[in-house]
Amino acid sequence: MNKKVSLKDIAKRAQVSIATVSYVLTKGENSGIGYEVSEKVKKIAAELNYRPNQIAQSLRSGKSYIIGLIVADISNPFFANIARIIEDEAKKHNYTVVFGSSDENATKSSDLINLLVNRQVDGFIIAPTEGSQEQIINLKKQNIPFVLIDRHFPEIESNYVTINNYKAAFDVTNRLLDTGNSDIGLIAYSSDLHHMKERIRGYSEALEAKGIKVDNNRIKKVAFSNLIEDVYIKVRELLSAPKPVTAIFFTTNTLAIHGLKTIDKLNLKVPNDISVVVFDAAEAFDFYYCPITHIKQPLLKIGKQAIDILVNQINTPEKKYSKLNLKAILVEKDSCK
Amino acid sequence: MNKKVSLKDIAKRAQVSIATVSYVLTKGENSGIGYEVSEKVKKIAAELNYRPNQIAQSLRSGKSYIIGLIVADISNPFFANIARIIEDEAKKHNYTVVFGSSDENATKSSDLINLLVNRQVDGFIIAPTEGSQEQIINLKKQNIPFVLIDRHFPEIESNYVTINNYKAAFDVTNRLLDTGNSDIGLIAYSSDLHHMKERIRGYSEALEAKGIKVDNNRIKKVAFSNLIEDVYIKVRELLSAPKPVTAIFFTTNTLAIHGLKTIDKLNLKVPNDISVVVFDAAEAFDFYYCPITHIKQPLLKIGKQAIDILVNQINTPEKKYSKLNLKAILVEKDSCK
DNA sequence: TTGAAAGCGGTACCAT
DNA sequence: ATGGTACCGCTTTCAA
Repeated sequence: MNKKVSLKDIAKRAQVSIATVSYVLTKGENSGIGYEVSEKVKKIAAELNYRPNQIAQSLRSGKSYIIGLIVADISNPFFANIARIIEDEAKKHNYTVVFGSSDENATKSSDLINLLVNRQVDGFIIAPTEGSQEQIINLKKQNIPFVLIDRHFPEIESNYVTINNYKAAFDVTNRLLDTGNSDIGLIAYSSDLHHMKERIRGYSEALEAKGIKVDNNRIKKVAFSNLIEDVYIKVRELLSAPKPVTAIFFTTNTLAIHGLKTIDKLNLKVPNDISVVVFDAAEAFDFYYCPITHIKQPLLKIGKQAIDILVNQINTPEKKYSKLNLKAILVEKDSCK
Repeated sequence: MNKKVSLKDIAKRAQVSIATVSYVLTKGENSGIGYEVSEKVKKIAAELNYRPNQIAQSLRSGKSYIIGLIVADISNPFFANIARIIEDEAKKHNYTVVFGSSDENATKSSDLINLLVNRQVDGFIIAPTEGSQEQIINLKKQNIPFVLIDRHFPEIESNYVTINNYKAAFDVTNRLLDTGNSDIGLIAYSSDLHHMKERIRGYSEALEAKGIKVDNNRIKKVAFSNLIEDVYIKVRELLSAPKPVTAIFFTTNTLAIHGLKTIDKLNLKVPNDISVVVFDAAEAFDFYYCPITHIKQPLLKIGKQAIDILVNQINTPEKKYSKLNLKAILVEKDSCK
């Protein structure tokens, strides 16, 4: 078992002090160390395949150069894509990313945050779960920089990068209305998260703007914990009501995926039997027989901005919060009629 | 800016030594420290919201409890799913996962590995890229534990968890043969990676076993770097040859996704105009009008085993290598005729 | 130009 | 039962 080589090992071999080795290896040309010594040290370092121990550097500097990324589920394509973007952006700033999946569960989220705080991450990017307000407030109290993405808590001042959920939901609902649908159902998560409420509000106000009364029986909420079955039940309810809906707005891509499967199972055809719009894209939609009208989020921008804000905050902690509400775009396809 | 609280802070407040605080906080009941003092220390620690600095612990113990995960692309659902499983399994062993995407690029892979070695990760789980043999050998030289997944280098002794690519490819090709196809094209990556070669070998030997001569013009290889266009070109070539193929075997799900899009664009119908089989599943296939016969990998098992082997290796470095070749299963659907 | 030494936050051996 | 202290590997001040 060959132990890792440290500055001390190099110093011993080169017959110089540890400090000298450190200077040579970190300060490049203008280290103040003489040419001969420098060369010797460099040579030995290379021979020994020296690698600086970043744990020690971190302890010394108080900076870990690690960012904690907490999402609902890293295997969800939406978050996986964000993760990739964040990875790339973080790397540009010399940060490494550790990730954790909260499963939309506040306890798991709390455990993850604590774990990563102990690991001295320099900051967090978090898609916060319902009920995680305390955790977020605690981060603030501890002066640990963080940026919320995808969702945020309006009652808590913080950095965040989200999209204008209200507007996007309004627009996509309008699209259904414009194509002649006035009986529109909505499938949402049963969640108090602001972004979800905003999507519902967008839906509601779009209807009202056209003078249509919002029917709460048409706003269906499903539990994270029982997703597949719940979607199935709720979609059927919407379609078998005394006055069935002619269109459904799915407020996330995961909901849509299971919703579309339900629609298929019921032998209904989009858009002839039923119109459909979705918040978010999904690779799977590319293969659906009917191209799906949906809201497309600017993932790249979200990731870039989140990192930029975070790194900024890490470097200059006095700064005020950055609150970004990006525009999402409506991608019009063939699923509305 | 409130600094983080350390043992020293608690010691000062409690008027005891740092050592005492450490004992109380780490050794629980049988710390050897008296009840009164223990309680006082615990109380103050709680008040001050003390969090052990794991960087310091790591420096001291030489263990970071971090595992480096290197995949081709974390946003690829295959790897995102694996990542999630690895995250969960790692957590059971108290490990945190940092990840990096290599983009199938040996240089990036090397940079990532070096970065994470400097960060003192306790071990790696790697889906190695083409040309990364040197890096793997270096890890061995440095006695850094690692497990290869998805692919491995047969010429390098190491831990790995893969599936039996040859057998799976053989089986899935056989399925095409059994359903009456004898003119079968293959779309693969242009790569020397063993798993890809094994898939091609499975295809070839399945043909030969039925007395069909392998036509190298029907084995098409596409570049990672030019995926979409290349798939389009090669699929067209297969279909517009003097003797066109009646079936195509896509050796990964990403290839299949673009291949199916090409087939759609050419206005061909699966399976009537062309039969299709795929190595790996994809959520997108659920929405394809024709359910796709494919190879399903035991992702959960791969992730679990990879972590188990890795953690074992970390704890008992003398152990011999574990080489796992798991069984993949053939999921028969309707895309062959 | 070079080096001694303090210190980052813990842990654990050895005293007392 | 409690505490002094060395050490993990590195950086940086201060002195020589």
